[in-house]
Amino acid sequence: MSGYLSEERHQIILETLEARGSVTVNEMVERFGVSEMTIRRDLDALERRGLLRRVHGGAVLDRGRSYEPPFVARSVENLAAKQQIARAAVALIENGDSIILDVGTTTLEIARQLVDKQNLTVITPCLQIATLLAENPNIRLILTGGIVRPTELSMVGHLAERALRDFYVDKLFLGAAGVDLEAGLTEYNLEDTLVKQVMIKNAKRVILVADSSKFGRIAFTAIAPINVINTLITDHSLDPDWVKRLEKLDIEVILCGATPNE
Amino acid sequence: MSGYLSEERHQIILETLEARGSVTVNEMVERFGVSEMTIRRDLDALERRGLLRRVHGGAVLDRGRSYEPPFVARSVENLAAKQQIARAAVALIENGDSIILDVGTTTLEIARQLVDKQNLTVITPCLQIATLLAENPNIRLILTGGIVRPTELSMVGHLAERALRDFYVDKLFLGAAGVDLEAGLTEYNLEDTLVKQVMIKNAKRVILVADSSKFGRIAFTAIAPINVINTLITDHSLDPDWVKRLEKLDIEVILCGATPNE
DNA sequence: GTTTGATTATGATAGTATTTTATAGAATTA
DNA sequence: TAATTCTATAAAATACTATCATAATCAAAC
Repeated sequence: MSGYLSEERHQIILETLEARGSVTVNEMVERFGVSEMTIRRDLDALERRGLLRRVHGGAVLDRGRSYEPPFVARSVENLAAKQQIARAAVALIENGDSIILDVGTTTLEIARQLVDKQNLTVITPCLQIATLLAENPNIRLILTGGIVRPTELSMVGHLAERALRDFYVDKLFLGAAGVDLEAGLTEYNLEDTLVKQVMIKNAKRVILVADSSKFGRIAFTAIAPINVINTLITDHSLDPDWVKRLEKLDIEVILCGATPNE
Repeated sequence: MSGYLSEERHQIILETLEARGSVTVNEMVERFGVSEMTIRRDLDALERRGLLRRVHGGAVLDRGRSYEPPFVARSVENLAAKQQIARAAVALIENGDSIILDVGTTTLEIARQLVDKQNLTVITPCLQIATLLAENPNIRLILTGGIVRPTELSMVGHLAERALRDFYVDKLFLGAAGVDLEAGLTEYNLEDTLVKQVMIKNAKRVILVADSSKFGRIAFTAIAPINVINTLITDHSLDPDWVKRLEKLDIEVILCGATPNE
């Protein structure tokens, strides 16, 4: 075999990036004598640790450009699924739309992929999303304000709720900790829940973004019954049974990832 | 095969623009060894992100709409003086205080130096300050919310003003673009001005932080007459004449930096 | 010692997506 | 008008994802 431990490859990839600012998959395939898949997996792993940014064909250093938020990049579970869900979500957004982006890692991915949209109004109670979108001149960014929850970097409380009541938006991209047919949408934290309830009230179309791990899970506080959702975007590992039952409730279901064989 | 990632091309195109003010499609075709279409797409993508302006045959830099240099550029000017002013400001803050930190590079420095304080409530309309303080568990952080101004990363508008009306704070650390005895405090931007006016109204003690370069300067919109200030913190290069006149108005003046010999 | 199973790392492949090129006709410039 | 540059579209090249198969590593259990 190649004779490199994956740790060594990671190290060398990072050094190359440091020196040149970017690497391509092919370069590294040659350099290490391993398959493309292996390099891709290396790059994905490094991206999850926040050490680089994947781009088509390779990866680049993720510094410079705008000032960087000092958040420690928390390793994201299911990053691939979340990115695909985000892509499907972005496809629903039209130029000129006004949207709400809820707090969450999936909605953060949506924000990342918003670069090409024109004339968007984005409202968010999430500090991280705000930092990401702040310098984009094509986006009119509105923060709800409120008390900042240290762990989530979400804004909650009276200010946030009141601010959201002021706006009617075309689309809400909502996250939830649990999705269950009986219990509906649930969240771990009461304050976030209250904010979500206002969002749902003031959106023309409610789009839930949730990877399949959230289904059947019941968290602590109830946000709303499941039928408030107009559209659900999730990954294809969702049980087909769920899909049927959701569609029976008149919820449009968008599955992404590898298309199931039919 | 060119061997360049599209990200790299974008980066290099921007650097070339930065250096020369313009690029042509043909130049870049030669530079990268790709087709014209590819370069055109690159330029279009960058234009959509607001980073350049397309013209027939190439692209040019798209600058010069704002009065003031963007936040990032400005934050380095007079850094030493600002840090000293910030240190003096932090000395005025007691554990348990509730304070407002206005938008500005000096107030940003104050935020940086807040690590050791206990049980503080900080209200701010500044996204950068928020990002900085968000993960500090000793600080209860409240964001005003509002529309985010892309250059300043400040929040303005109806939401911000209304939010500030809800809170009475012990101390306001205020910034201003211009300080003049006749014209009072002035700012370049009307929207920021309106927010500042609400802050001043709801603070028990108004503390102006402004390095000496701001004195005698008159910006575009009037915030308030100079006597709304209770305390002024500035650097020692301020003309002693100013100090006398300010003290005559019952404004406490704190000079910092190299202490003038006494 | 070796068998067994769990775990991890890697490679192969097929179908899907994305990016790039080529080309032809329209628009712009000089 | 001629030359250049642009847009749109389809075709080709390249890269990606998901999945499965294989191999290597390790730790009990026999």
